[in-house]
Amino acid sequence: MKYQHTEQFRQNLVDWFNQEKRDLPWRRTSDPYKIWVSEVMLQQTRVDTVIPYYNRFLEKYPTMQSLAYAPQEELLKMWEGLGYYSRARNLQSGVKEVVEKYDSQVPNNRHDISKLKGVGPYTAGAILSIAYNKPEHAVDGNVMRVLSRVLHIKEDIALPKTRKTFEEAVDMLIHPNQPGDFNQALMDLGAMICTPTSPKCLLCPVREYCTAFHEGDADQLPIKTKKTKTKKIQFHVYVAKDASGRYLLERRSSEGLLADMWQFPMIEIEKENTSETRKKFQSLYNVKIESCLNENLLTFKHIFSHLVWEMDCTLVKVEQTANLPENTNFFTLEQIAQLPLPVPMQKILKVLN
DNA sequence: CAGGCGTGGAC
DNA sequence: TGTCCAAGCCT
Repeated sequence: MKYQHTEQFRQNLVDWFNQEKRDLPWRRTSDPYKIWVSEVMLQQTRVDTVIPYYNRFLEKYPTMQSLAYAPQEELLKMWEGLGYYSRARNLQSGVKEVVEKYDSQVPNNRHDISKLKGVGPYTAGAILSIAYNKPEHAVDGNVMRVLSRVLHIKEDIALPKTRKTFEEAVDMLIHPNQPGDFNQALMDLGAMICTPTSPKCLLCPVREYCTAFHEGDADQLPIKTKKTKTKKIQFHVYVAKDASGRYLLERRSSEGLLADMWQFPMIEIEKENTSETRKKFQSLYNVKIESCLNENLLTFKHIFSHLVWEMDCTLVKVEQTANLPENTNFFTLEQIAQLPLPVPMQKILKVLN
């Protein structure tokens, strides 16, 4: 691949970045650990959402040592509401490995850093270029959008193999002396100017070198196929209160959706009627429903990226009839506030307060 | 490779 | 209201 304007392109881009870059918390440090934390939080997550989480997280875990051995429930609580919770555990696992195997020094080469849990091709390149000033590509959605327009690349960015094309493009274009600024400039340009819809080409510092600008088809790129198939699941949720006013919660499985987060007992509704789900609830959790305090406490939909939960919540008074199942317990409202709860459970909790 | 994995915002 | 996300990674 040839690109006649490489020098001008990279210089204009970096100059623009140094003028217009956003003042973000993780741009006020060169600590590889802190940059690592920011990059993991930013995966598929907006800057405005991340900022408060980033600040709280590093106040709680200012060093890799402090994070490496933190209790998992506390860690999940710090991540509560941010989503993609496996990121938190992978980050802790990776940090622990750095503490124990690399004497608390984040590896400064792609080979070693890529072995860390949760560090993929993008995050590896981001840490290496930003924290260590290494000329490594960091290709994310922004970079693919910007470069698909500049270089008129019409490969489908939804296909994993396409990333290689863009990595090679960055290898060609990257500013050899300011690789971190260059990578961040591509991302800031994608976020502020070269946006998915309505790109602000007239404000773009590199429009002169952009094929899509000259062709007038920037809004047609990148090419991205998509298949959004969301499954719908209906649940009956039992908000079960015992005689002393405590509520029944269970911890979810350690794998899969919302792993290790806490929830009110939920019974999937298939063909059962109310009476059958009630029996199922009582026998699964070894409780007896003494009375129904509110048949229709709350009804709502919670939309995940790949599925929808339709929640029908009932407030009942229960009495324990035998030992509770594993990972299940009664908690006061005060105790519940200390547990890591996914957003749908926070919606229910809010009604109880 | 395809699909699983959260959430809140923009249009 | 529905659609598509936003600085991806894991299996």
